[in-house]
Amino acid sequence: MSEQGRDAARRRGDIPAASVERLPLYLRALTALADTGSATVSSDALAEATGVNSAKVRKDLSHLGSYGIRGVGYEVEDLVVHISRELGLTRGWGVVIVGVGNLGHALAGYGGFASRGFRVVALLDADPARVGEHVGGLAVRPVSDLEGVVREAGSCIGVVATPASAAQDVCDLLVAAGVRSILNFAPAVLTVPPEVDLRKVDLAVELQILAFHEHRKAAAQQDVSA
Amino acid sequence: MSEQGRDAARRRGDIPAASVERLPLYLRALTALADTGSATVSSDALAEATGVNSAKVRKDLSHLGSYGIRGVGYEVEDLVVHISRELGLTRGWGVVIVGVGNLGHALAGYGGFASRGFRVVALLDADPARVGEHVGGLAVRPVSDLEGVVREAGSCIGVVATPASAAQDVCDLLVAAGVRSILNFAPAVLTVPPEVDLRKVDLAVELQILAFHEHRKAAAQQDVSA
DNA sequence: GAGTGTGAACGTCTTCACAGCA
DNA sequence: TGCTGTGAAGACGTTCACACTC
Repeated sequence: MSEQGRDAARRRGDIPAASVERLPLYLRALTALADTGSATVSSDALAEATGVNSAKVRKDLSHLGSYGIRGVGYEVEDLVVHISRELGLTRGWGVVIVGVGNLGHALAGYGGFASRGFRVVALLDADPARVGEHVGGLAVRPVSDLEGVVREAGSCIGVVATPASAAQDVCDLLVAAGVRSILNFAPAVLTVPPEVDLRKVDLAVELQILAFHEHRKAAAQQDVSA
Repeated sequence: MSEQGRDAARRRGDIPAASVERLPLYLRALTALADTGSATVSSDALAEATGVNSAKVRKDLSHLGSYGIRGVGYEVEDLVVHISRELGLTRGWGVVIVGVGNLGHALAGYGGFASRGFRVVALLDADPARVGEHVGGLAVRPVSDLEGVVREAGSCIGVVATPASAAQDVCDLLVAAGVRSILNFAPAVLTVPPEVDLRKVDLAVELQILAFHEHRKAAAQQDVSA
């Protein structure tokens, strides 16, 4: 396959979803390695650092192209560049957070965003009492500003941090304003048009999954002692 | 298979992990349905409410046993009971949060926990300046209290909401104190013994995955207009 | 007729194992 | 010799489609 051919294939969703979800992990491990001064890294070492099987690491990285050196490993700096480019992190992304309750506050102040090229461009809330409040250097604006904010910021990522009851409405507003990537923290199932990407983080669900496993461990122990 | 046989099989990790991860979703939809007074629900309706394919709903629920009625659907109350029991939610779970920064604050105040049988039993922080501070009705305690807290609370779930640099240490302390289920919010890869269940929620990773898709959508559009 | 429960087909992801290259 | 890149095999998850039951 030609260089251009591979490039084109790459841009067409050629990378399996499961791989894409691990790329940020590699990226974090690689930047940590770069900080310690390592010039190269083997798939085994990267596997160790990320908790991923080394064959998987190699297969994942091979989707970016053949950037490894047999007998040596991968050049750390190189890989950082390639993964960043693949993830679209060479440009900064604006993030719009709707809902400035406990969670919205925490997200607005979360250092992990800024450190990876994400910049919170606006905080919005439907509650007039909250509008005007300053959080992390930004004034809270009314949700009615949404369309303007998104137009100013260009394409950006929307974060829904409202109560479940307001989530779908807010989501619809985000979509109407032109946002095509949404991260939902509200414990609600949201519906979006097919061109919009939606991911969710559900804290209660995570705890319930852990509870299931804890529960089963307790049951298993009882079986043994019975 | 006998009734007892199926029961035993069920307790032995017979339920696929992918199914377990969806059970909390069904549970939430079902409690909402119960509130509206619906007595029964079909797999199609439940699929609609949760955004899951209906065949998947049926297969997931069939792992709990044969609780559906052909031609009718599932009894809502019944299903709530069966899923709750399967997830181990018939007892309350204690949650210990370590790290009372922005995120820890938000988690401590998160209503979604209490509403599903999870109770925050302690907030801990390594920073002496934070110890004693009151958050959501609980006083922040020093991490050295961890062992005592866990002993008092019985089996519980640990939440790591510290900076990445402290996460592994805190995780080790949790494990040493006897916690066998840990939810990690720190952007770090944690290592735990095999008997400990570890899940992670990584906000920056979620954004990066969205960025990838947004990036590809932008690229695709450019291809079309080119 | 309506809707569950489930074998079978299909697709995706993971893991193995090794050829091939530095 | 060491490590990547990758076919092939296997495990897992999803979807289809329909027999069976209420």
